[in-house]
Amino acid sequence: MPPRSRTPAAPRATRPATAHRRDAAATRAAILDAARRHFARAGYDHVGVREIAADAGVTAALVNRYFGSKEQLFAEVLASGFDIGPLLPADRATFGAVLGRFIAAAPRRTPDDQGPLSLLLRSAASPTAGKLLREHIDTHLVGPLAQWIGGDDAELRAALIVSTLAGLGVLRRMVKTSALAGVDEERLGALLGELLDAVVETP
Amino acid sequence: MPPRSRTPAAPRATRPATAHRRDAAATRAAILDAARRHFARAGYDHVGVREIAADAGVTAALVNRYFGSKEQLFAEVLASGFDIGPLLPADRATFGAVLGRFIAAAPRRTPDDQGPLSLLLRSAASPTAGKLLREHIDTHLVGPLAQWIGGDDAELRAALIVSTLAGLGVLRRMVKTSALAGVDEERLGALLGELLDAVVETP
DNA sequence: GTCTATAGAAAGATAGAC
DNA sequence: GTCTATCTTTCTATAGAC
Repeated sequence: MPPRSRTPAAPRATRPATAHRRDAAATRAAILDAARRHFARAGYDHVGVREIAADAGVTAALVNRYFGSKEQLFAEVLASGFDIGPLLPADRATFGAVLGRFIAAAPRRTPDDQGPLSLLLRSAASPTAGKLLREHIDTHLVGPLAQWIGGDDAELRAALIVSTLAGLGVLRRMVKTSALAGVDEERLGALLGELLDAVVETP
Repeated sequence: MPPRSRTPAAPRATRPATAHRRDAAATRAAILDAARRHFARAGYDHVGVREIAADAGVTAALVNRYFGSKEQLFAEVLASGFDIGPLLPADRATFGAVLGRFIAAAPRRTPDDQGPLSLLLRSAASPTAGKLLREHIDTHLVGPLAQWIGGDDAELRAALIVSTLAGLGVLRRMVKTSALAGVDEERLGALLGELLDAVVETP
């Protein structure tokens, strides 16, 4: 999921592009996109409505007019959200290898920490955002993963996997611990893959 | 580490216990203790100096007088901190089992989320606190663990273990994902143990 | 549809009285 | 050694002009 361009997707082009865009749908989309990037970068508490608005080329008043409040804006960002589905390989034997490589490479794909995991982690400490996060994680991450794993303890195993990825994200991207800073991507991916397989395959 | 009582430890008892305690050392300790509890409970950003002060029985002005700023107060809380040393078993074969059980039981030991891990996680998103956290994690968690593990990739493995524990904490105590809410402690400890051993023992 | 201006709340920090 | 009072900043949210 690369960051969408700030340019509106496909609005009716009935109006010339003046200083004011005056296209509700496009403006709304721009705000939502800016919000997603900023929330992922800094977390719910550390980004202001002004900042998001400025990035979307509007003022803070308009953000609240469209979304009601900062909290509702965050809720919509989540809803426009993220899903683990596409990451689940058809072949069970390659699970660890595929997911491990994918996660290990994440910082290279989205260097500015704009990924969904950053969004999750950076906002989890907030009482307001945390409430919204819980439901989304259960529905879109743990749930599908548990179903894919199947069998006994599927939910527990799924939660452990998600938590492993979350923890790695915390240390790597938030704390930026030195041991993970310049780590070899291949090596990390391999080790992580073994670990993930251990969770899925343990009797 | 149960929360110390608010009563001063062992000050010179030259002065009667009036409404004002007027014992600098005891007051300082009370503030530090209150700070530790509140930072662990809510994270650096979500607790105010006023709150900590009130809990310690003083006013916000005094907190700043003693510690200079909220940031310096947090730094002292970290310094009075936490260490993984005591958790490392002498016997390598029992590593996963011991640590797994210990972590699985953590919420029961400190139901109010006052443990060091909570402190870490709830403050990791803060730019101010995060800076201080990094050094401490490297020095007091990853470092000792890497030394204990030894061999190739010791630092990477140690970081993976810490991240696993951190991730579990995120999902269990912050997000409170439903799959981990009422989980059987034994089962979680066992599964976690296998996972931890996998990180240490993988070739 | 978008902006300016501002209300209202909360937080960190400081000055100075006692 | 501790408190009261206040300054300053920052943020969300809203009212109303254009």
